[in-house]
Amino acid sequence: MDKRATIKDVAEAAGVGVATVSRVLSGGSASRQTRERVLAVAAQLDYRPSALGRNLRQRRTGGMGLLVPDLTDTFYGQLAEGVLACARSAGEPVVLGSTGGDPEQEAELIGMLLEQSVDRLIAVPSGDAETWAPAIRAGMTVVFADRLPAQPDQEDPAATAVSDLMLLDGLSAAPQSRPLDVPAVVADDRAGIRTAVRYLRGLGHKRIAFLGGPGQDRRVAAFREAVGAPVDEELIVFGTGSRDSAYAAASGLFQSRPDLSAVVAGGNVLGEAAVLAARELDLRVPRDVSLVMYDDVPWAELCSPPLTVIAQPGRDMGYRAAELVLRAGSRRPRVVVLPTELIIRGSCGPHR
Amino acid sequence: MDKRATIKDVAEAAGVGVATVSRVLSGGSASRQTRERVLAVAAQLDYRPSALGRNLRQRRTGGMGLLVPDLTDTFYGQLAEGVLACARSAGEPVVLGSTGGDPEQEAELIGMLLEQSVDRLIAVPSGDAETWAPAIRAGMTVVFADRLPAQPDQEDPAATAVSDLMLLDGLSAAPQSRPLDVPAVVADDRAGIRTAVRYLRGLGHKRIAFLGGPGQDRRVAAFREAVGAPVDEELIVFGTGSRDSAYAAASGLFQSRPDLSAVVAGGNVLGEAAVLAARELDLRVPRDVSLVMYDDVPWAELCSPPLTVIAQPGRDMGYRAAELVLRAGSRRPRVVVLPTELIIRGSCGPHR
DNA sequence: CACTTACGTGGATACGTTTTCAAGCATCTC
DNA sequence: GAGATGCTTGAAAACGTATCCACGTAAGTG
Repeated sequence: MDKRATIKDVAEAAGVGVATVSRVLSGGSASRQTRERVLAVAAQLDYRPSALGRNLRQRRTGGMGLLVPDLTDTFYGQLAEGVLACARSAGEPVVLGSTGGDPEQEAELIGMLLEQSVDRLIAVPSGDAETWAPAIRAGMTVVFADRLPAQPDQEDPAATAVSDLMLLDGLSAAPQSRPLDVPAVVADDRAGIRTAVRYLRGLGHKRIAFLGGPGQDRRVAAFREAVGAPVDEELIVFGTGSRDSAYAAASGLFQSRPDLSAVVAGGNVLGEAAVLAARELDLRVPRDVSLVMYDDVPWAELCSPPLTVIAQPGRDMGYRAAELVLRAGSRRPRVVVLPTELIIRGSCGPHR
Repeated sequence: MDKRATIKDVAEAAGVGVATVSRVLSGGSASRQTRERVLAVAAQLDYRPSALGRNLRQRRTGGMGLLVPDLTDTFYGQLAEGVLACARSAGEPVVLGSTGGDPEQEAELIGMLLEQSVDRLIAVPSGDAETWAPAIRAGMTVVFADRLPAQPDQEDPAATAVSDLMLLDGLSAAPQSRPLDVPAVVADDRAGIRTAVRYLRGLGHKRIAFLGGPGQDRRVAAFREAVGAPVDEELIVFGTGSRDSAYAAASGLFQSRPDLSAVVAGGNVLGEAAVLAARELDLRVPRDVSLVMYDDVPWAELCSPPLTVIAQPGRDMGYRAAELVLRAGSRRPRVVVLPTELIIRGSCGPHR
């Protein structure tokens, strides 16, 4: 039961000081002679620098945190895979948390990460700006993915435009109502939704419903914009995030408005709920109701008919977010928008 | 931009020594008077003990590692959620790795965890015993989930029985061919497969195929046992883990053996591949071919017909594994076996 | 040759915590 | 009242690393 070799062991065995060993291993300058010797000894002793010591010394943990609402949601699985891929290629660990879409749990997890001195975080936020202020005030480098924290009241487009210029710091006067200034990588929801709505319109659909989930403000807004002026508020319904609630919302929608002819689901669990509810109510897809779902997931093709979807690159999103959080120096890209693609399969038909 | 308060700050502000603060916060003994004062000061300074310092001191990282093959596989998403739920209730962080089913990446990730001094690991293993020997030799508490590492050649049931008595330590003579002695939590594959095969038999099916993936040795063995003596080896095919390879295997199976009337897929991505391949070849489910899939995933119900599945409790599996890895003291439960359940939906019909 | 410059090197320090140890003090026992 | 016993307390020593700094030595410059 031999303990792991420490830098001290290596130093002694190589006949040099610990500082030299540290330098060699960190890529600092050293003579070729000593470098080789140290490297040889280190390899022979199977020395691995302890992340603990290093982290304590530099007062920060390597790696990054990752907060998603639910790993059971295939899209977040894809996103996580992207993050992990980037982290692995950088040799950095990622500590994972699942918030369940609950701001309270999210805050708790942020606290845990703070305690761990994890200072880089990529998150699919569930809480609002107020939830996130402590994290960034604590000096965390955070990158949002998939969505942005809810802004308490954000109707004015000018405010959005100006937010790029505002930096939220601990000294700001009114920290709670200030929009956060945090890099993010999201899908082009607006284009995605618009394309879908136009496509449905092109098929003759007039009454198009939107089935949304938590944190989909941007998609809802895009939907409102796409359908145009007189929006039928009854056709916009929300689930709370759980599968049950999504099903209830979908079922309620179908029952209260039998006149709708198409629905766009704001995410894959919403889409799932929609086809389940439709089947339960004996609505045929796409004969009775057309369906387009946000997120392209492997099983979308398994449905019959296969689901027409707005694909967003979940894996890329995660990868890019991880890149962003790692190269936090370059302050250039505030928010990167990834393209969406309407993939037409079989769940949409002409308005009967 | 104030730094985080340290234990020293609290000690000074409370007029006590750092040792006292540490004791109070760790639940040690202290007079009621000082305890209250320390607690008050700590709260006021918003002091959170740094995990870095503590970890370095105790030479171990809190929390646990989690290694899964692929988070895009819904089952592993469920498993991960279970682990996270348990970890959260224990207030411990979990660092995640995705191996892609590749033993090499797995070994690399194990190395990374070792470097982080993560000494508790729950894993869905992809490598064999040799891959895992270093980890447990390094003193890691590991718990396997969903499956066990491949044993190079393990035909003799007596060897399995004796493995409970054998402890693999660094001093063992022939470490590489020794079975690992590691707690695990797995599903009752044997019962699950047997039930499925009997069910299909009861429907009149004679030629039942098995579509397997990597690490499904136990399921394959169970299948062989369930179908009985003369096993048609051509009816047992494997994918390598990727969706493409699974599809290729399924497609190849259907084409080379048009006489088969039922297939059991060893996992949800295999099942997905099977329905895709069947559709491509114009095989109707269940008219032309019956299908039962391992794993109950939300989208199984979305297929049409809805998929008959062997459900295994992925979330529970993760939760139990996390519990096991946290209470590593009690050496009682070597391997816990969770029940499976055959959920009959619509993808199996009588042999035509 | 004297002086600067550059570089390789190792000792010492600090990071924030837990834990050991001995000391201080009050209470109890004979 | 003297000694023993118990409890609370703080100083100090780790844990393994990165980095500052000072000390050489060798090379370059006048």
